[in-house]
Amino acid sequence: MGNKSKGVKRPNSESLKPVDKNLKKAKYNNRKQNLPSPPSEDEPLQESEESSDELSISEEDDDLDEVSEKEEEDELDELDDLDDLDEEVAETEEAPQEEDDDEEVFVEEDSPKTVDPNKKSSKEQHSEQRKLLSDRKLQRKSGAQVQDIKKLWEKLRVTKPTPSKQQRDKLCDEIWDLSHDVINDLVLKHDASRVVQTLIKYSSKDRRDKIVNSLKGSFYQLATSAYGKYLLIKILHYGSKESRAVIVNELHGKLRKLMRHKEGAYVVEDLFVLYSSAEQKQQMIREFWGSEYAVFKDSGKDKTVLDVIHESSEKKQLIMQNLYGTIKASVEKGSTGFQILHAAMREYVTVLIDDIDSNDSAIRDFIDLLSEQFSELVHTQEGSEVACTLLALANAKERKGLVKSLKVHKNELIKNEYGNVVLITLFMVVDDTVLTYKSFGSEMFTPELLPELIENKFSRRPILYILKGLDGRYFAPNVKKALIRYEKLAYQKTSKKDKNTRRQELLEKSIEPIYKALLSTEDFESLLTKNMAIQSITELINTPTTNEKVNKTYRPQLIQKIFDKTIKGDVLEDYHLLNKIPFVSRSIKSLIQGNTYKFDNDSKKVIEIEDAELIPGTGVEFAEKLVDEVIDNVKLNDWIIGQPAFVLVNALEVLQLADSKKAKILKDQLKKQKKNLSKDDKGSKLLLEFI
DNA sequence: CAAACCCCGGCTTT
DNA sequence: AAAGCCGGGGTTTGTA
Repeated sequence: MGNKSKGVKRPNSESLKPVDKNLKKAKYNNRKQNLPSPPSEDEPLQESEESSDELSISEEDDDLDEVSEKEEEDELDELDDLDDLDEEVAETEEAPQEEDDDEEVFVEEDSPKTVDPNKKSSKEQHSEQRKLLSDRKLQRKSGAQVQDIKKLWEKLRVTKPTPSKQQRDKLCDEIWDLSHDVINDLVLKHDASRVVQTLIKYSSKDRRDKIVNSLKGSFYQLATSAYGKYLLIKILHYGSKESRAVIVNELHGKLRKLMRHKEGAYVVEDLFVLYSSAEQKQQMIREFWGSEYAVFKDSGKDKTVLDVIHESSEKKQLIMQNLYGTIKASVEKGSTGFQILHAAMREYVTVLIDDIDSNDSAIRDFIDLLSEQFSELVHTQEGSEVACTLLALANAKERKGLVKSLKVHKNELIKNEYGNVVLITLFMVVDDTVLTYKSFGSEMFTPELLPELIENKFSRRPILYILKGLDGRYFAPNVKKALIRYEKLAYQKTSKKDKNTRRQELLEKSIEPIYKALLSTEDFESLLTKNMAIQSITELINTPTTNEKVNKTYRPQLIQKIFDKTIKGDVLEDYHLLNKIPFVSRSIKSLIQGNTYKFDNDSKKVIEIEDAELIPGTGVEFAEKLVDEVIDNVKLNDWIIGQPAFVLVNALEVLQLADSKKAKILKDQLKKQKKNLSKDDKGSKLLLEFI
């Protein structure tokens, strides 16, 4: 749910990188300790699935405590120092809370041999340290309580046996008794903050609210704490609307600072992605415009960034500066994948393209800033818009850099709902089609990858664009509009080549590899059973080309393959594709019509298309071939009802329009079947009307 | 080209 | 907190 969507929504973002790392480690951990589920940075959210995550954390902590308290004080000592003394230090730690723990534990767990010698050789040292540590612990704020609370918590999170609900509640109550007065002293500590997390999870609304209340005033601190941020995220997750509002209000005005903060940025991103309405998102982004908007929530409400920058050039200056500042800082921190940042970037880009001439140097800077991490943008709606715009704005040299970045994750780029739009924009604006083809085409059009691409409604679009341009059947009006906007933008500065020339160049480079890939694909038949794929294939066939090999060899081969699978054979059998798969008949019809005929919806008749380029093997030629097959085998009787009947009608219409001799032959044959034509079947009825 | 269908986010209910 | 309902947008499918 929540956490899932989070994962999906920023699949490639930095935020996931630590998780991945974590998972790897956790896996290792699993093997050693039979943990049921790996911990991850997202853990606080995943806990909503009851046991599994809790298990893993618990066990880790058991280990940590066991190891550290009995044998290796210094590990914990170090950790505690970290979070107690200096947050700054903690910040610099790449690893989040869980990871820290893992790591420390692992070192010892993985190499038990090193433990013993160590211990012996420094026994005294250790006991001294132990004493020091426990003294220090007790001297800390609420030190004594912390120790007691932790003991209780140990019981609460044991997994074997899992505490019953009653036990859990009882323990929670006890912990609550001890902790409710000292919540503030707990939440920043790496272990104690987990106690509170657990408390949040298992407690009633009432108690949660109390926790939130006692934390009032420290949410910023919490968000910037390496350990506190997990608690905060958890409170957001389980908290009531009101407590969320409390948090949002408290963080309001500090978003810019938070975004520049290693830990804080995650909290803000979570807030933005998971817990904000569209309106709240607007408001959050407005904070990036500048202090005025950060202080006054409603300042600029209902205004777009363009409205505001048009008010005065000072405002424009300021807003551009502020947006850029935040974006730059975050990108340099490695948060390029954050969705909230993409939204901010989109605002910035909107300002940039408002006047591309006077913003030229800002545009150059911005492209330079994002060039290296460009592929981090393409997976979100907003990021994709930014990427497309920048591709359009970039000069030839810059585009080269962008292409290079995009190449790295090209599979994801093509398949992703938003990524494929970026790729199409690239196709549409980059003049250097050699570079484009080399970077993307050559790998897309392989027997391994192509089948997968054409059967997905998103990943087939770049291919369909090359074949057909921005055909309204494949590009929804808004997508199409956006793409045309990028194209226009590109022609304002950089792109020179004629649009059709560019696409034609790509087409001529691609078409032969596409055919080859399809013809040598392993399971061709299964492609014909997939709506998206068979449609793509018929589009391919109906695309004219000057490529002789395609015209003479490959296309006929492909048509024959389809013919064999969809027309030959006993059409009444279950396995026959024409019978089995509803949309196969449509594809056959589109081959019967080819490029030169189409079904006119007004007159409900097939009509001829003027000035259309005839595709060899389609149209009349295909219709005649079909008629031959059906008549030759005395199968006509099987073809006069259902889907096959519609196919026949279509063939008949085309043949008649073309004055083909076969039209009469087919008609005569059908007349002989007249008694079998039924008015109850729609296709059959049509045939009847025909003769 | 229109009807049917599906998916998603927001809202209400239990 | 989870499940279920509803409306809207967009996509798919069927058509004569």
